[in-house]
Amino acid sequence: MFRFPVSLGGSRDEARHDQITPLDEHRVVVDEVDFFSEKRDRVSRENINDDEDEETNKVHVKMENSRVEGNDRSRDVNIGLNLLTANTGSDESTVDDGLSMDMEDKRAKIENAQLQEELKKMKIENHRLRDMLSQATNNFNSLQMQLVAVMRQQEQRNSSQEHLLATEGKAEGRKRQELHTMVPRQFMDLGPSSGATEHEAEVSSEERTMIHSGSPPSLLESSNLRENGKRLLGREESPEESESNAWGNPNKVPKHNSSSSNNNNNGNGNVIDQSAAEATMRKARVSVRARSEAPMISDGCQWRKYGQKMAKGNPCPRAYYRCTMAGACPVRKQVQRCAEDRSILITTYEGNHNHPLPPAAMAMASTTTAAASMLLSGSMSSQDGLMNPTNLLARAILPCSSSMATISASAPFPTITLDLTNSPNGNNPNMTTNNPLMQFAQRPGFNPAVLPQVVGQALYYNQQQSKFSGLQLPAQPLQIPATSSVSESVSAASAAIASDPNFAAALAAAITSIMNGSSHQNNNTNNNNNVATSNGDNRQ
DNA sequence: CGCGTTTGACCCGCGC
DNA sequence: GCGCGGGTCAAACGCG
Repeated sequence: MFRFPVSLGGSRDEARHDQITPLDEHRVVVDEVDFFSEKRDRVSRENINDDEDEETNKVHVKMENSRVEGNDRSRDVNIGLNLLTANTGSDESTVDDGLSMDMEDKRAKIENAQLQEELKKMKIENHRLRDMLSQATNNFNSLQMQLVAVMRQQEQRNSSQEHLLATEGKAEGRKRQELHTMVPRQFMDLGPSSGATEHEAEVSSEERTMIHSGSPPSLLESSNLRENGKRLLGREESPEESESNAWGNPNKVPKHNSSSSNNNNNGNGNVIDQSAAEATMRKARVSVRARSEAPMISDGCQWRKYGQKMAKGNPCPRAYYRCTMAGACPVRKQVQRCAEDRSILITTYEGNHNHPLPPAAMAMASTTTAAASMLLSGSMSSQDGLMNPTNLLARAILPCSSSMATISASAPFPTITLDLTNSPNGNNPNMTTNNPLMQFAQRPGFNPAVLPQVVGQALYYNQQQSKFSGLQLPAQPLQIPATSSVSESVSAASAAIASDPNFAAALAAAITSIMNGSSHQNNNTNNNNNVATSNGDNRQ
């Protein structure tokens, strides 16, 4: 079962203890407040719709609440009796005192009927609220990404303005910036590139009603300079394509440390640092390890395979995919099975979408964007910070899940690896009990494709923490799951992070805040880590 | 016929 | 300079 190590469920458990008393007339109110609890929802669903899964139900009932067990008509009446009358004591009690069996049977049936009715109402309400939440979540994700991009732009505006004024190629930069402003982009494109260009930074906020994107002119320039060869000529040469090339040839970007320094060689170290940071941003990768027999995890996007290679040290080939939802979308991903355990699917994402995404794809988009932003924010001060485990993200994630989320220091690109492969029967019991993400990943209906949304939001929260680190925010992380408003959840999550450096707690809060939406998606997936292929984009 | 996959060739960066 | 490995291209091929 899914249970946060943090005391998120503490108050909830108490509330349930209140609820399990049949005479408690206020339990309905508590239930409504608790509708966003995944645990409750799951228990309710299972007891209503999945009676045949006795074994599972027993486990859930035992772990969650004995009250629900009494609701199951398929169960022995005595169980319900015990639950109704003795649930404040040991929840394992099955002893029948043998007194007034008929009376208690009737009482039990009445209680069952009442509870059943209650559950029906709750289910309807839950459905309604869930729809609302998913809608709000989508809106929230969009707005959140916009906000982060705008903040990033504002952050860099000052420094970029300063160094732009000192740059000889100032006029040229303005020219390019004007060019960029004339090419509106979807707000979805916020990635690292969004607003990360010093030239764009000069554009006033009034001019930028939308988030713009594009490779930094230095990148474009250097890229084009190097790309005078046949490769660039052989392909479409739209501005997006140039941008795409900058993305699509990440291996060329490192060179721009030198080439860009040629372009912007004004002796200003900031330029180089910033360019390096941008290059870093572009190369930032998010790697997801998940157990799946499917050839590819479904992330809501459409992919086209453009290559396959045998990687050294791995008998399984590595497949290269490119996003085909837009003509020049720079996002690419690699799919490869783990050499040690071929049931583990390693999916590595790179880049940011420059086109609108369906809600299902928002998850991965927010993850890659957030991860890239996180990596950049961690590397802005120093390159060492990026690779150093004391990096903010590393410090935040590693303590609670050293094997779940790691930042690769050896890879040529900064990579966040999310390891969702630890089985519930794994070697590290602490991992399964104390790690929110692992528990999330181990849920029976877990869909690996959903996790990025969780992590993405969590990363955003963490990122914003760094930006709001100076703010004094109220500390009430435990209230996050109970909030019915997504925005409140965001505020609470931000507050949680700001007040508590323990990222695990904040991550748990973030997970919980969107758990409802995630579970909603999970309802349509099978009960293992295999990914549903309803959108038919699982090709290969 | 169009679209996606396959696969060998090619390019590039990096280490020796 | 050379070889290796990762990444990409593009012609050939398959499928609906």
